[in-house]
Amino acid sequence: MEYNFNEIEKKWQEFWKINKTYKVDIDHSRPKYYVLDMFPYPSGAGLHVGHPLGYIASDIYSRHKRLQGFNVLHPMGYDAFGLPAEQYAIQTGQHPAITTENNVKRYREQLDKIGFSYDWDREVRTCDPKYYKWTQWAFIQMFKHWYNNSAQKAEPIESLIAEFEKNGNLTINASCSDVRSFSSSEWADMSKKEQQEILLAYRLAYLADIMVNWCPALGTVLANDEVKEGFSVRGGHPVEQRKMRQWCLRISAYAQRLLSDLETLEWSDSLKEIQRNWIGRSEGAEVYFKIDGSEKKVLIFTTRPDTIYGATFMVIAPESELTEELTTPEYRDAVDNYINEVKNRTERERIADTKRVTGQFSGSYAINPFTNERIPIWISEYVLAGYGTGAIMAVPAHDSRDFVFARTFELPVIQTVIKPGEEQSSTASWHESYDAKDGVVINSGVINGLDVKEAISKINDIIESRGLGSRKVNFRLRDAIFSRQRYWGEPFPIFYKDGLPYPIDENKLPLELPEVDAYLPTEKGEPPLGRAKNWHTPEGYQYEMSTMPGFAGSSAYYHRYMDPHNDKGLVSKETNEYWENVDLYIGGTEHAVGHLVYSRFWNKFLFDLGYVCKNEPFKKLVNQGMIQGRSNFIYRVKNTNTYVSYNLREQYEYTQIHVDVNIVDNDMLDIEKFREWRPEFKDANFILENGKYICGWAVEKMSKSMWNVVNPDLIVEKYGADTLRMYEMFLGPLEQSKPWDTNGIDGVHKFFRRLWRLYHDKNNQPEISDEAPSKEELKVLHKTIKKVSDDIEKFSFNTGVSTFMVCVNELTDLKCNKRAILEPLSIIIAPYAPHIAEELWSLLGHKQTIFDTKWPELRNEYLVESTFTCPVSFNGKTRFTLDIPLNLSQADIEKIILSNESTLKYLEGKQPRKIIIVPNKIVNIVL
RNA sequence: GCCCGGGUGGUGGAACUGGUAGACACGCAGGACUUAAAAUCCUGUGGCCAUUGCGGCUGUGCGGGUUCAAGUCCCGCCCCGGGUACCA
Repeated sequence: MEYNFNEIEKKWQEFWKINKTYKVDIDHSRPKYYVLDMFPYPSGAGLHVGHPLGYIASDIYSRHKRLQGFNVLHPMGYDAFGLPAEQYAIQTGQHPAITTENNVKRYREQLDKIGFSYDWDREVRTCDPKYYKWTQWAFIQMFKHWYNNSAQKAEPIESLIAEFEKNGNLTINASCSDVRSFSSSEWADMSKKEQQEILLAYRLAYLADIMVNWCPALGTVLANDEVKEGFSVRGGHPVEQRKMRQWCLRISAYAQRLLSDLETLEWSDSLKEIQRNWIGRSEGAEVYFKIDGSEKKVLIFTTRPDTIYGATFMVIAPESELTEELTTPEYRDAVDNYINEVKNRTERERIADTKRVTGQFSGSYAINPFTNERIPIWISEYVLAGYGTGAIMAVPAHDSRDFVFARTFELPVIQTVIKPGEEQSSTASWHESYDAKDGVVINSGVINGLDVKEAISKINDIIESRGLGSRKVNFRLRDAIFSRQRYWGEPFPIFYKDGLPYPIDENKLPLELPEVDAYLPTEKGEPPLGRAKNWHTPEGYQYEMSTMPGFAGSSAYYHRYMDPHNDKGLVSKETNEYWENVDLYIGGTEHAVGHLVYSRFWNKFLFDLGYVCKNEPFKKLVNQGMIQGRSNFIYRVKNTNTYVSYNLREQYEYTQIHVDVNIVDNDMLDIEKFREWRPEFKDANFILENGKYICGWAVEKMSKSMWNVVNPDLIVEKYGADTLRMYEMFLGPLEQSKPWDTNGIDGVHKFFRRLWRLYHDKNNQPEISDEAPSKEELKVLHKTIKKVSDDIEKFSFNTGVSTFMVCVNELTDLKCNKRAILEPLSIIIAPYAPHIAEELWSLLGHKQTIFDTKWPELRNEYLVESTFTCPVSFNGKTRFTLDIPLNLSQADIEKIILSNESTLKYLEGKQPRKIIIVPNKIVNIVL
């Protein structure tokens, strides 16, 4: 074999390992660059060909940066706590640490075969106590801090206590749970326990009774981003709402900063938009409505205070405490029935018929503070207890949900905004509400005639001056539920004393995960840690029995990579100030509202405390698309063991069956392998076309059940890692999803053989000439340098690959084997194909790794052309091209074109009406 | 429903700020080498028509528009993928 990739790749992987080629340290003489891949969860299935896509891209980028003289940090590790290992443990009794260890080993083997430039000395694993010590440490810091809204910053709880001692909580502007107001003297009179309870409501990590997503099948609570359409993201089990006492992180305190700072990030617009929607900022007003015949008032939140004159009823959430207070005796039964009905509807049912309108009148009336009309108060599930105040003023004319509700229950609709260009009309004839914030206000007393924006501002002034309420910003972002009733996660560094939580001493960290006899809840329904012996402090105080969720360990791992062996801190000041934050992060969009929100929050918190120097963790982020599977099908003739080839199938009644893509080549079934594949196919018969069995195909998700999983190990074995790397990039744009089809790989592999041949003679002996290169050869080289460099910067790796192909094709045609060309060529291809590049580099006589050399300099003078191939078009249709000297005047070009005989032919004796000449671009003759 | 992406040959995909549509590959067809096969190399390859030659028409989801010129810009629609689920 001329290009013996197996031998070459093994040789260089060994060389890199022995020479620690990819080990990095702080080096103030070089600029730093930090490239990060998203933390993989080492699953039992191992890597398929889709997983390394992003890793290859980031590896190319890293190697390129290194060749440009940067000191590149490019680490890898494992997000090793998690549900699959634990579910497996429940089934088999095997400790999840063992499963995890095995999976990690397998991942590492697979990664190593692809030839990545990771500094493995920096590997971290979230399940390692030396690592989760710092996860626990961060949690304790959150417990010990509160969020000062005025300073927009986390501050030590001591400063809060000092404030309480001085002013109680009357003047403080803090992010907190519901707490009653108290003065300094009331604070002083409280018992220690009462004080602790109050403080808990202010901590950034706090314990609270809240509505949570409970997943019975997994036996645990889940965060909002772990639930999709009423089912758990992992496993797809139903999820229900339940009130439970849980640990939460007060991420909502950071909502505004998380939103504003998105502007500073180089992330895709779509990803930023997903985060903006998730954070969900809305500006509006809170307004008190009096209750008719009572001293009570109800606070509502609205973003359209300008429509308050059109508020014809009020709606409160069924779960709201207000329903109890506002229900009158004669409606008691009806309301109870309604609330029960709502409670019994599962999340799934709610989602299934969102169009169904339900509700119940409470019996009470509120007074619209502007019209002084009595308006009925209804209870309906379309108002959520957890958002705003859990109560709304309903303006059916200008809110589609209120409109539908009003029509269903025959409530009045009053128009207060006229759409631009229209007249006021009878709302009785309306089929939908007018929701847009555009138009002129009518029927609204003092704000009549204003446009909506002015009206909002003016009515807010009035609301505030009359003491009816105030302007208010609300966020959709909820605090993160941080407890999981599971075993395989970080233990909370918390113990309980008199029913109140206290952190353990920081110098006692890590609090290690104890052994248990089974990975299941206890008989009392406690989490698995309830089974652990001695799960209490030396003094006998019970430790927390929940563990932390998956995102705990992945929220600060990028800091740990900077200083992975530091046992004095998460990251030292010196290393943090050198590496700062991640310059380039590559990963999937699936983390848009989970990991990427939590890490930003976690980072901002550490920033507030001064432990890290940057306010955002990931400067630039590129989302790689998914690699889809390409499945193959065979067609069984009904009720037989006969299989008909694709194009003949319509002549029979058939069943389509998935067939393993690994026994299909170019959609042609390997009949021998097929017979061996499964016993039931041993005696299969075939109806062939042209002596072949052709399979059908479709693009589907890559999964075992579709029989379309392709393992990178097999590709590496058959074609080599360089071919795999290059082919993954060649498939298409990084950000785009695309199907994997092994068929195309031959083209890339052929390319490598041609590249190899440039450096070798017919007998596969290295043959490099020291002759001076021709102008033409230099042009090919520098054209390639330019395009490849540009493409890497644009993350356009697929066009980069074609550029190499064009280059090698052209050099082959020129029979070029000159050192002056082939040496730089081996450098520019090195980021994509590091093994063959090292081999060629050493053939050229070098002893050191190619990655310690410099990226070749682009010399534009070699690219200068003297002529331009000018397309000549008539009425916009290109007819022929003409080589003309560059930089001629328009008049000269016109002269050349018009005297050309092809032009005369197309003119057919006519006079051109107009001639458009764009120098060095195109000529268009209008007839 | 709302908010983002995206529709280009048989397939994956190229085409910078409007300026030669289909680069580069795969596949397919034909040919060379070979006893044969593999490998390798050469030629052709969007569609339709013409093929004795030049060539002609058409073509980037659909319909319209702007322009000397539109895959690219504007308006209206259709389809696919992702996000979201009553957030007032």
